Amino acid sequence: MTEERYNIRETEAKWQKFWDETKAFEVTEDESKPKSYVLAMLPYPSGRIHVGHVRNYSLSDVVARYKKAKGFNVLNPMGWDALGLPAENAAIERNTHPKDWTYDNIAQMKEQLLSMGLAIDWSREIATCDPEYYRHEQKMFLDFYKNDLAYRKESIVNWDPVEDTVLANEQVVDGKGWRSGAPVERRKLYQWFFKITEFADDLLQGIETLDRWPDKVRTMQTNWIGKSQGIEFNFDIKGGDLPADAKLNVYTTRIDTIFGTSFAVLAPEHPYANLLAETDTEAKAFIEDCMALGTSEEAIERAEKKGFKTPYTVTHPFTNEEMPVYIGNFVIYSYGTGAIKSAPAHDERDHAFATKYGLPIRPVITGPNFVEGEAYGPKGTLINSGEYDGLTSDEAMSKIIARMEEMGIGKGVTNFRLRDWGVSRQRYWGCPVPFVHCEDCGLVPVPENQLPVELPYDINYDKPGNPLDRHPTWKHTTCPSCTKDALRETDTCDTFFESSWYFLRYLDPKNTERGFADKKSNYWMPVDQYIGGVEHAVLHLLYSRFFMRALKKCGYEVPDEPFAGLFTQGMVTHATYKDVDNNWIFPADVENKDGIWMISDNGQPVTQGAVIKMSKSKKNVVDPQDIIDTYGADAARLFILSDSPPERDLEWTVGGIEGAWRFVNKLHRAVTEATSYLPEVGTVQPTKFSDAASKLRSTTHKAIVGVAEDIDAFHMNKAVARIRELSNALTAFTPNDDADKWAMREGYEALVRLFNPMMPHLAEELWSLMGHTTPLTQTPWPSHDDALLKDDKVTIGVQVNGKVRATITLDSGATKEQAEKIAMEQDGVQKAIEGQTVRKVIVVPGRIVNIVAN
RNA sequence: GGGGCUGUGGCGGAAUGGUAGACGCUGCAGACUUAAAAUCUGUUGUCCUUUGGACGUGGGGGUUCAAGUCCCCCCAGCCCCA
Repeated sequence: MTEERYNIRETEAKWQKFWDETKAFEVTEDESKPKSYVLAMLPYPSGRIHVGHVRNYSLSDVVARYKKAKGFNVLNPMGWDALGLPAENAAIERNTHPKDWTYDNIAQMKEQLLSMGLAIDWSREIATCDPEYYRHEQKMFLDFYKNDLAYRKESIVNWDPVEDTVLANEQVVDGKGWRSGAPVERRKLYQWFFKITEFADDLLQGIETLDRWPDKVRTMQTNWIGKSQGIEFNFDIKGGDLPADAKLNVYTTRIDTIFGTSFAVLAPEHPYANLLAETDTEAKAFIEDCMALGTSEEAIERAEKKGFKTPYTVTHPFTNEEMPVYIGNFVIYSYGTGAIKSAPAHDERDHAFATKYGLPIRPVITGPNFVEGEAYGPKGTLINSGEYDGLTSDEAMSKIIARMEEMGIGKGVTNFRLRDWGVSRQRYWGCPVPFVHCEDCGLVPVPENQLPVELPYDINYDKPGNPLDRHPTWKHTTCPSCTKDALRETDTCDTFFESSWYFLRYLDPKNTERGFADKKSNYWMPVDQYIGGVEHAVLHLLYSRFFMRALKKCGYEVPDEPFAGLFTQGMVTHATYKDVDNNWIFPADVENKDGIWMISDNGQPVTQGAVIKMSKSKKNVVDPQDIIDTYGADAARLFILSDSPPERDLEWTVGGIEGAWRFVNKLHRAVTEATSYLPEVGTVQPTKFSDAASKLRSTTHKAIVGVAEDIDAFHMNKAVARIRELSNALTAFTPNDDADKWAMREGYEALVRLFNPMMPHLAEELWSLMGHTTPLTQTPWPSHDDALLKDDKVTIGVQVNGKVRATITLDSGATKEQAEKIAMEQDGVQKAIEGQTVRKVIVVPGRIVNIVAN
């Protein structure tokens, strides 16, 4: 007997070729089947896939293949999030071109993804840097502009004076540019915005309908939108060069603390602050100092609270007390009205500020855990507040709002933390904003028939700043309106633009007229199952939701919500290693001998450190390609699915991948051996089975149902456990007659179909080895017999006073009385109740018998 | 500071309020082998006076015939927002 070892490389390549040649995963709209749109977050083409990608696509592939087997018309596409800053940085560092770098990376990563054997319709592949892609988003930009959803306004940005560019908040680290290290300045610039705030309430309400999203993500979006009920009211303000009837408008969510107010604070950008700066050089210097701080809330929050006392005073609306007005570096101009009333006894920032500048701190709210001398933040009961004393915060707020409205000085308003989405980037490798600046006509949209506004290829990075701005010819054009010489807009779009609608482009990727046809959207949308990392919980997912509403307003036919189901996977972690000189060492370079870690090449000792998220800087990464080359895609996929629940972090270990690899080989061996004596495909079911065969069949049919339930619930680790159980039952089974063999074939055929979503190459190989000519890609999920899901006998525990004293096996139809009788007969039970009186016997059929005695 | 998640053997993790530890990894013992690898079999929560029993799901309380699971308080770790 020749025992052929399972040749992973050849077999996996063979089936990948087969799927490709038979176009196994290409789909079109088919009204005869229910559709299922399975989507993994599209990758950024960095050049190499990482283990996080493997986890993401292994999950989406399980869902896609499973849904297909369950009779759904499954769309599972893939593309490239190809615009963005890393390509430009790489171009600068390696003296290459962002476009070339990006397309090289796409080619490499595609090859790697192909080696995973994913059930993807590659005919729909897109790259967002393709002008045929971004022409449609330029059209959308124009539609947004027409529908009052895109606008340009002067706003304050983080400016890197060395790089000559605007930085996003997350690119500012400790007040310095992340690349240049230069202190960031706040500058006023004209920037493009999308009016996401128009849908603030709708986006908030929509969250309620997303019942197949993780609560965590829904909470984060709710907090991000940050709806608050408050009041805007006017202080009378005087002093300096202010006009006699000047008012200071402030917003607060805690008007219940109004009697504790002892000062007011203006944001550095507030008009009254600027007015003062015109004549007061110290004020001017202070404001400039504040502007040197980044614009992020975090940066502002972290900085030391500083204030500048102005000559202004405000009048308390109820007590008529004259109170000082400061300019403060901690007040955010874009939130509320850019000025605050203080509540030093009830807000930490105000408390710190008042302490520093010796301002009165008067407690006006009390409640549990109130500590004298510390800021007390929670709502409570009012004190020191005149006629409002004794009211709860909520009662007081509605009364005070009503009173201020009556006085004509304020009104209750709803405020959102959500800001309009700034989409301008002063960068080359992005989608050009399709506008022209004309001296006579002003801002002019590029006519649709001139789209796309394409990026020039010939650029240089000799100098910092935006290459588009410095390009000798590109920005010089004529005004579409008056034909005079004019300048193109040189801003490009935030790359979140591309990812906000790419899932619509997959539906109709070759359409040259429109981004997508309505009928395609109506058939496929919404995405039934979206899978990706939780790091996109707010921005990408919120922007995509905004896009649906915006596109709808512009006449596109799209659903309100783009993603009906969302699953966020956990991170992949790995142990870290350091050598004697405290350098990080790659896991691939170390080995464990007799419990001691050392460098494989020279035997030098290595210490194992914490298990943390894989990161290049800590070198605790494994290259998925190495894994796939060594163990095969099936083993890699199996391991990544089997060890941890998908929503939790997964620790990558050598032992784990080897265990998966052993299972792959075990399955191959078991099926190969069994096939030599099993009946042929399609042999008629025998009429009688031995007890052992019946039990095996029961195990098979339970697995069919259980694995489906587990996949539906994203419990992939449990699905794998059930598959192993079935496999164990089958390999432990020794057939004695033809009926036994028939039951074994039934079991193995089910087994192969059950693990097909996880290990598709092995499954196809074994399926064909067992004599099937129809590939698994066209084979439905196995059917099951309900009668075989029930057991004849059931083993249950018998408790005395809640402690297990015996186990008994009963017919599954046994009555409560029978169960109680048999339970009472058990030695262990008798011993336990000896000398006691039985007070009560609880029988839960099929579950438990509990005898209460004392 | 606010919000959220998590806490179960040596490890990853299972358990509609009903026999805690499925499935796997590791370890140990054995079989096969000249040997090793691979494979197979058994075993693997702790403790005890070991044919039995006690204890055991971060800690403390509570509800219940019955709590890993539900409720309250606390501790630790992680994530998000500040």
